[in-house]
Amino acid sequence: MDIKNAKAQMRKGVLEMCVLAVIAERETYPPEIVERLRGTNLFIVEGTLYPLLIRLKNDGLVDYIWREGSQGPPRKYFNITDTGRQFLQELTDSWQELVESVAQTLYGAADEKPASKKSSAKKTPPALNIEPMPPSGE
Amino acid sequence: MDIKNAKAQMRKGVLEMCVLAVIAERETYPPEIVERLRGTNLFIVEGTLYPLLIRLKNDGLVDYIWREGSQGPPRKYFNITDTGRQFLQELTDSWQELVESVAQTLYGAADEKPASKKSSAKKTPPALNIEPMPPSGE
DNA sequence: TGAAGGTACCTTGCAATACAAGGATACTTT
DNA sequence: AAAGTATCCTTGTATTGCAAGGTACCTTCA
Repeated sequence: MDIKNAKAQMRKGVLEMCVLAVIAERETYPPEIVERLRGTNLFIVEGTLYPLLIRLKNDGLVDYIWREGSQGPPRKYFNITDTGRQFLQELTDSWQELVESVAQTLYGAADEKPASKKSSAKKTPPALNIEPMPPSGE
Repeated sequence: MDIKNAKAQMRKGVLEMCVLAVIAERETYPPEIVERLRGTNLFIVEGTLYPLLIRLKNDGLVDYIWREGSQGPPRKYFNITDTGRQFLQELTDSWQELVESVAQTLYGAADEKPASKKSSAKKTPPALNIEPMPPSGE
């Protein structure tokens, strides 16, 4: 369990939102998506991007159109759909919630909602016996 | 691809950091970890937590001790190790970077570093031909 | 006594995603 | 024609979250 892997795991599901956001900004094609995300320290590789785009397309969140340029092979230009915009909004909302929840966990509750639900006596400190190993060993 | 799954994917790798943070705060045992994370809108279930704790233990990031209480079965109380604290620091640093990168992607570059690396002509808008489908169909 | 319920711990199988590695096609250059 | 570049795509592996289910200890109470 190294930091590199931990970082990769943190990005799960985030890349989908970011790729969608990049496409939402303006029509673009895969290598440019890679480039633009690298500009914000979010590195994505082809092997990740293409299956992701296929998923987005299959779910109707994006659409694409082939375009030929004056040079090189034709490109697949992606656009976001209306459904995609709605979903992107939901994603960003969920992301904000997650960021806030994590902040609360990491740095303590900024402002705990005083109207809790049912548990008010919950921070009971663990002051128990100290019997090193009760059950059978592992 | 629904929002529920998207949320689940976003949490990948984040739960590890949060569980470590909860343990770092003070000695605790699994059901209490579940409870404390639920207090910050981060829901984790047993089937996720126990394998995660085993991973943390195997990597030397946490340690545990059996304690018997006055009631119920004995509990496994977890503590963070020195290695664990270092790793948690790395995790939170990585998390901060990720949050900033995502913010930049979603809401545009807050303050783009003017000293770019090598590409200054990158925002070329895609104004090309419009030939609907050049290659073979899909 | 012994049966039921609560608490705590743990495992198995499935689904989803990031990534490394490699391959295919179209176009350009030498 | 051969080599190089840009673009698109697939396959296999590793990791993780989760639902579902199982085991063990302890308490209660008929």
